[in-house]
Amino acid sequence: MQITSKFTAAVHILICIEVFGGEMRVTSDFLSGSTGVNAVIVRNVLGQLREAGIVETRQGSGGAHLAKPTSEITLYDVYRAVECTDDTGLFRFHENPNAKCPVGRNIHKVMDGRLEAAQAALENELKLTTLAEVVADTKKIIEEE
Amino acid sequence: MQITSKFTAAVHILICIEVFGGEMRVTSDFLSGSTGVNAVIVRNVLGQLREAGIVETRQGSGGAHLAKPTSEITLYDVYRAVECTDDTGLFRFHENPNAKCPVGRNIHKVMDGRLEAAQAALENELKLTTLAEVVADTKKIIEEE
DNA sequence: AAAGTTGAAATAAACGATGTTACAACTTTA
DNA sequence: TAAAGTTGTAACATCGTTTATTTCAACTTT
Repeated sequence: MQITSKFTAAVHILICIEVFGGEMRVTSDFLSGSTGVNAVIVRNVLGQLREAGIVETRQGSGGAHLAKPTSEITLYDVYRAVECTDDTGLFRFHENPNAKCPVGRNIHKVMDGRLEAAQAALENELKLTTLAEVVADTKKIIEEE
Repeated sequence: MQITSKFTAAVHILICIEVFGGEMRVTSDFLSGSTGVNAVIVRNVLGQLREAGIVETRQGSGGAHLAKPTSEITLYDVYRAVECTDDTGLFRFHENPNAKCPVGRNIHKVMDGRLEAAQAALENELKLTTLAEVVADTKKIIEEE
């Protein structure tokens, strides 16, 4: 799986929940309006964030809420929640290397570890930023507008 | 643009050129057989590697050669050569954030820098490995088989 | 001249991401 | 209790990207 726009949309959604959650009900329709992403997709993303323990939503009663403090949610948590990185990882491999060729049958042994290290470097960088920082930046920019 | 299998295929191709280049003509047909990737795609990849100054190929006379020592080619060079990371970067953004929403019109200001940092972390990790190391590992594994 | 190869364009096929429609289950409020 | 609004989910449609395929001119070597 590659990095999809669901990740940035999810961050956008979480910022909205924190910024607007105090004064109004943040519904999937509202979030669809702010992000420009289809409301059904928004609900899918919210569902993945809920499974990851990041937000709380309930059928019927509109409005999403954060399940924990913004300081305890990193960009990596969000990334992990919405991207299915479980199986194949960030890099895609050509699928049919020839086992009869000594290079072909060993390419994974040589490359897999290094690709995982590169992916880990990206993920570790995402762990450095919390939603609290992102929200703080957003509020600051809004105030200065 | 996302990370495609062209990257791992390109590394595979370069290893083959180095491992088999001494004893035979490494044609796009041969590389297609080893990688399992269509010969025309192989020629496309070779073309991108040539534009990046990594390999040398000539019309008519079959056989690709490295344009510089394996110790001077990093995985990042290969990545850069075959992935069109010029424009949008590794992360894809949802395309229509609402400019009428204070969050929507500032999401890029808040996120772009952090996403670029994450991408840079991945790319820096790829810079740490040279083709020389990858080839050495490959030859060692082949010998021990 | 013949055989084999590269470079490149045009098109097709396969896959994945996103959007859309539809509807059941649920909550809130009148 | 009924109405209105919302979530969760499935099924399908649409669009774009990736990879494969076909075709052929230009080139090199023998």
